[in-house]
Order: sequence, then C-alpha cells, then structure tokens
Amino acid sequence: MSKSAKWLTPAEESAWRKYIVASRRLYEALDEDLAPHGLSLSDYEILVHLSDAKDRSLRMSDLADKTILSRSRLSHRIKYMEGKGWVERQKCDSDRRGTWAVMTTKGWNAIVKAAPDHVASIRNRFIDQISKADQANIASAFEKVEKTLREQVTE
Amino acid sequence: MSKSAKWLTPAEESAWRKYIVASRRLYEALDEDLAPHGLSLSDYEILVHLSDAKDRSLRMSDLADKTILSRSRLSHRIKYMEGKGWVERQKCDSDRRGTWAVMTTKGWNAIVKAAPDHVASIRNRFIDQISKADQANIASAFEKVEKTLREQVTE
DNA sequence: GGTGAATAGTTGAATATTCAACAATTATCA
DNA sequence: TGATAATTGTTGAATATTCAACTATTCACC
Repeated sequence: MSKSAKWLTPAEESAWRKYIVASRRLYEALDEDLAPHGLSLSDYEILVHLSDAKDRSLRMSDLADKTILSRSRLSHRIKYMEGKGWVERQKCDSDRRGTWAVMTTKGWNAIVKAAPDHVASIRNRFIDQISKADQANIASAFEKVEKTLREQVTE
Repeated sequence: MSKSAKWLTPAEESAWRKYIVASRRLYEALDEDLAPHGLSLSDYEILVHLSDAKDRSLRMSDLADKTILSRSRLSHRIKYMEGKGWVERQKCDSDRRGTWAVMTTKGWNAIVKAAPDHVASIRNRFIDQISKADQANIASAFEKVEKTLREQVTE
C-alpha cells in the first residue's frame, strides 16, 4: 500500500461517499425484500448459479468463486441449505477430493418462487432509478474496477 | 413487493451483475488493506465520523445513522473500541437516556495513521480506475438510488 | 401533573462468518 | 517411483452480527 498519499478531491470524495452509502442501503433493502422468502442475498446467489449450471450442479470451489464466498462460508451455508432440502452433496468421481453441490427440485421451486419479487426489487430500487446511459456507464466503470481488482490480487 | 414481474434486459442485467460483483470485491479489498491497521471498514467509518464531529463526539444514535449501523451493532462495536482505548462513553446531560461516544487521542492517532493508506487504497482500487466523467455519473446515479431508497422505507 | 407512546441505548442469546487447522487427494518433478 | 507441494473441502472454535427483550427516560397530550 501507500503508493501515493494524495488525498481525494471534493468530486472524488463525493463519488466515493455516494457510491458507498447507496450501496450499503441498497444491499440492505434487497436483503430485506428477499427475507419473506426465507432467503438471504447470498443464498439467492448460490441458488441462481446452481440453476444456471449444467445439471444444476457445481463443484464447491466453482460455486465459491462464482458467488464470491469463502470456501468455509460456502460449506456452512450449503450445510444449512441441505437441511432446508434445497441442495444435496455428491461425491465427485473424477477428482475424489471434490464435492458436487446439486440443486434439488425443492431448491428450484424456492428460487422460481422468489425470483419475480427479487427482480422487481432490483428494478424498483436500482435499475429504474438510473438512466439507460448511466446503466452503460456503470457497467463499464465497474467492469474496469473489477478487472483491476483481479489483477491487483496477484501483484 | 411484486409490482411488476418484468425481467431485466441483457443491458440491465449486465449493469447489475457488474456492479454487484465489483462492489463485493472492492469491499473485500478495502477491508484487507485496512486490516494491517487493526481496523475494519466500519470501524474506520466510525472513527471518521467521530473525528469530523464537533468535540470529536457524537450521540450513539447519530453515529449509528451516519455509519449505517444498527444501534445494537454500534453498541457492541463501541464496546470493543472502548477496550482498544479509541473511544470513551459519556453520559448525556441534556437527554439522560443518551450517551456520547467521544473519540480519544489514541483513537485520533489510530485514524491519522490509517488514513493515508486507506485513501491510497480507495484511489488505486476505485477512483483511479474510472474516468472523471464516470465519477460524476456515478455520484449522481447513486445519489438518486439512495434518495429513492430513503423514500421507499417510509412507504 | 399524569398516563401511554415513542426514543435511546444496552444486553445476552441465537446466528452467521471468519480463521486456523486438518484429512484426503492430486499435481509436480527430480 | 517417490517425495514434496498444492488443492479441495470440512470442521470447531473464535469473532462478529442480528434479534428480541429490556430499562430508563422523554414526549405528546388530555
């Protein structure tokens, strides 16, 4: 760290503050909207990635990468979701260290039921509040941020 | 919820995904950068708001609002920070239900020491990755999002 | 002035998340 | 081959956060 000790300009500070405050509140709101379905935002993400995957199955480590969850956290979470009957674990044949997380029909039903509300929630609280142009700006800006982040990790 | 069941267009979905993924990683990175100073991002925020305040003091509830932390969480956190010697609590005279959180010199030193690294971290990982124009776009877009969120709460 | 509702803040128990250690397996490579 | 390193995933303990209940005080208002 401590490359440059250059402070933020007022414009930069404003962008940063507004982004961080809105993000925190947005996350909170989406999570609340999802709560009636008995899902947290990260549980939802887990189910989404599983439902997109071939055979609705994913190796634990792939799922952890996709959801940006630590392996340990995912393990604990999957244990919980197993209890709910939303997923099952299966031993992996090709790599015997591995485990498949497999979404059940019950899990599929849970996400199908939650999805319309969740999408409406994203729309009402985020997408519909910003212009089409800003959507594009945000997409490209954050893609850049993420790309750099990815590169910086291995620096 | 469930106002409109309208799904997201590809452009909308892309904006949403890129924003959410980058945000998660960004948060993670900033938190890691701060860790060597023995601070989490929210501890840092608590100290920032205190150091900006008159007499470096804030009522617990004001501090909770500014930092977007629940009162309970703030209470626990302040207890921890009291242990570190960064803040003290003082009974409030004008409203005897109240408590002031008061930053100590030690707390001030802690944040002064951490600030340059943290700012550099925000700069390297976020601000410097986006154009000036996008900074402005992001500021206004997220301000809008936050404003709506604030209004929606009381709906 | 007194009563009931609202607010400030804390607390301990319930949950969730991180952290460090671990077993099992596979990859690397001399 | 065989030794060492790296990867996968889990576990239990440590920490952090939420949740619900609670005390104390102030506010609203008759």
